[in-house]
Amino acid sequence: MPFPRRFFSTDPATLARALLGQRLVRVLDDGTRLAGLIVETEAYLGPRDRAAHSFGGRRTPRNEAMYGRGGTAYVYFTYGMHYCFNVVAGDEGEPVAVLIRALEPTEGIERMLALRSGSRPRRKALAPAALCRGPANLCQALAIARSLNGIDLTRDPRLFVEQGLSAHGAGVVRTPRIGIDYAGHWAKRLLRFHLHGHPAVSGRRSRASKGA
DNA sequence: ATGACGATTTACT
DNA sequence: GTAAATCGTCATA
Repeated sequence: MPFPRRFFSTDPATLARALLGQRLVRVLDDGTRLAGLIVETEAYLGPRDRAAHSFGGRRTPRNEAMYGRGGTAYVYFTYGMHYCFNVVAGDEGEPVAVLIRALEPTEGIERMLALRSGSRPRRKALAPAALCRGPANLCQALAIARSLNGIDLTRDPRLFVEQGLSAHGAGVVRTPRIGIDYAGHWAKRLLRFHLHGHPAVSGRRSRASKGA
């Protein structure tokens, strides 16, 4: 069962934390079901947040979905080649969202591999934990693209969030967000949430967190 | 019409 | 650590 509206209609930092451990499900046109547990998220706080696409109240065709109800999908294209997927938080008119940065793949791994390999031939085989590591990789593995921008995650059969593993609540840590160095002091806010030491979390592997 | 710029990823020195 | 890939979007003119 997809999570209902009230799950999403909260502030983005709370939602970012609540999404950890939950299951993101993608159903392809041919009925194939792909899914993974959310292990890394980032909150974007709206007009006051220098790193948010809605900073200063900016509202354009690209970021229009951010202004929708909580539970709306915000998918955008960036760097000329990548898609990123956000879950809109808050209420209608509040341009706040949570970027989904990484999943632990649980269903449809073979299909995800094919979707990831489609772009370029690879020298090394892709480990399952690497399939959905990073916001753009995740979108490629789940075939999330522009056609899903603006859909209602509480109703759409193609993409939704459902109950995952509550046991994953234990090792949650907060860090600064990634890739927003231009955002001044907002770059330092602890708005990135992830499961500590999880192999599917993006960023450089460190010797210390490798095994844990 | 034009130019600067990414909520990234990958490869290479 | 640094750089390239690659192009839609938006502010400016």
